[in-house]
Amino acid sequence: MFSLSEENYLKAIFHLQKHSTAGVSTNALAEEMQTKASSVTDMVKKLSDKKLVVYKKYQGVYLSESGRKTALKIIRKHRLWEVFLVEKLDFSWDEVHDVAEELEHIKSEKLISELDKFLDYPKRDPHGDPIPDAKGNFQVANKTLLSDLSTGEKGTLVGVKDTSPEFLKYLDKNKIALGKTIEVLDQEKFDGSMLIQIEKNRLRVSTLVTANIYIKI
Amino acid sequence: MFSLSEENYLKAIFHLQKHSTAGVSTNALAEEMQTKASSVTDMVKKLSDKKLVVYKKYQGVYLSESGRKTALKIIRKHRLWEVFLVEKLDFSWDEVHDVAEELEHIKSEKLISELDKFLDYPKRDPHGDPIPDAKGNFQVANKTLLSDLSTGEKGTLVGVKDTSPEFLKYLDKNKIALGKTIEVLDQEKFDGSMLIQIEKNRLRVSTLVTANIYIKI
DNA sequence: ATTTAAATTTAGACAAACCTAAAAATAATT
DNA sequence: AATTATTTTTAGGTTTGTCTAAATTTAAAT
Ligand SMILES: [Mn+2]
Ligand SMILES: [Mn+2]
Ligand SMILES: [Mn+2]
Ligand SMILES: [Mn+2]
Repeated sequence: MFSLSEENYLKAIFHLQKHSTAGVSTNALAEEMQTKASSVTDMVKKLSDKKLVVYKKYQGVYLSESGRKTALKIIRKHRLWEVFLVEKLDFSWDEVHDVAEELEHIKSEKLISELDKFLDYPKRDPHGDPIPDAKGNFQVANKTLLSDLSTGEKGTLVGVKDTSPEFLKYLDKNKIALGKTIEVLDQEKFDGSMLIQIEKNRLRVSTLVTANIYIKI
Repeated sequence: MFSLSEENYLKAIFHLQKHSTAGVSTNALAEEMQTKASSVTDMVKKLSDKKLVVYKKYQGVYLSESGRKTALKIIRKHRLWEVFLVEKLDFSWDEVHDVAEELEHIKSEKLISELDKFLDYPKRDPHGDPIPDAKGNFQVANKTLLSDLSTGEKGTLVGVKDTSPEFLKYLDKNKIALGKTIEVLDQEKFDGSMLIQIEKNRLRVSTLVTANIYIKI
């Protein structure tokens, strides 16, 4: 159906699109795709010819409805494979991304529906991100950044914004994991760092950490 | 490491090489790869530059030791994925090939070693073909074509030569499956067809069938 | 309102993997 | 041994996705 590159672009546009209502800029897309702006322009034209995106010169790019559906299918596959790797093959959550990045492009409807069944229809991936169903529907959890909580507030860790291996390993080291209860004990005015209680542990975390942890109150 | 195309060529050369001691001809490779002879020449030169094959103009191509190792790694992945699809995702043996053809190119050592463990180190794929271990070693079973058996001889069905969905579905329909016991009751001189007893069933099969079933006596 | 800076697009190239058509080498027939 | 047929290679193109460098457009700053 679509090439590996086209699929990766659609996914990238999808992810960049949710941050704002404006079109996705060429440079932002180039940064995300680790390529040059001129390459992005070329590809965006091709996607536009295929009616996957709406594109006006110099005005950024938007996903069309069919582009959005395609992107969601790839994201569904990516996240299901991540669940498989963690649940069945003993990968840790910081090891799955690159492999899923390849697996998401395997073309077989049956493969994905059977995988979904095999995993017992998981709702979220190992990083707390929602897994769209076969039709592309998924629930957006109402979650708050830990950095937006006030002293005394408490909630459950339901996701991470930064999914880099570096951050995830930091969280592992400090026994910070999905599903755990976190309470803000104190916030330092000077640098915004927080003293948090997470289950039995108590530790101080910087804003770089608090701004990348999602809490459900 | 290697491109998808390079990997597929290496695999094709490996499979064609075992049929004879001579080099694999350009035309044979073109047929196997569903491409043109001129394209094969181009690719074979590239593989030769990379020391994956030994190639002399007009003399056919041979796998080098590193080419053979690479081919075996891909075959290992292909067959492990086939086992996964059949054992875990309820695919039938005639549905797995095309998907495995894609999955075999996913690049992750850990993925394959973990998959191997998850599947409990299977020795054969759903078609009875041996699965090389991580070092590329595999046992070649001493098997005979059903067509080479004489009346009265008996054995176990251990593999199929033709793995096309058409043939596999024919076998399913007639309850002919791996592991079953087959006895030759009679052979018709005129067309070579055989009357066989397979467990409770008795049926007559043509040479097209008997020449594609492997038996271990 | 100009000028300067930044973002974006165009122009022209390149590598990978394929193609067709023509040339060259090898194999098969007379 | 000479001729014909087959196989294989070369020459020259195409498409996809990338690149650099130059031109253009939009945004920011005087
Ligand atoms: Mn990808
Ligand atoms: Mn994820
Ligand atoms: Mn393949
Ligand atoms: Mn097989």
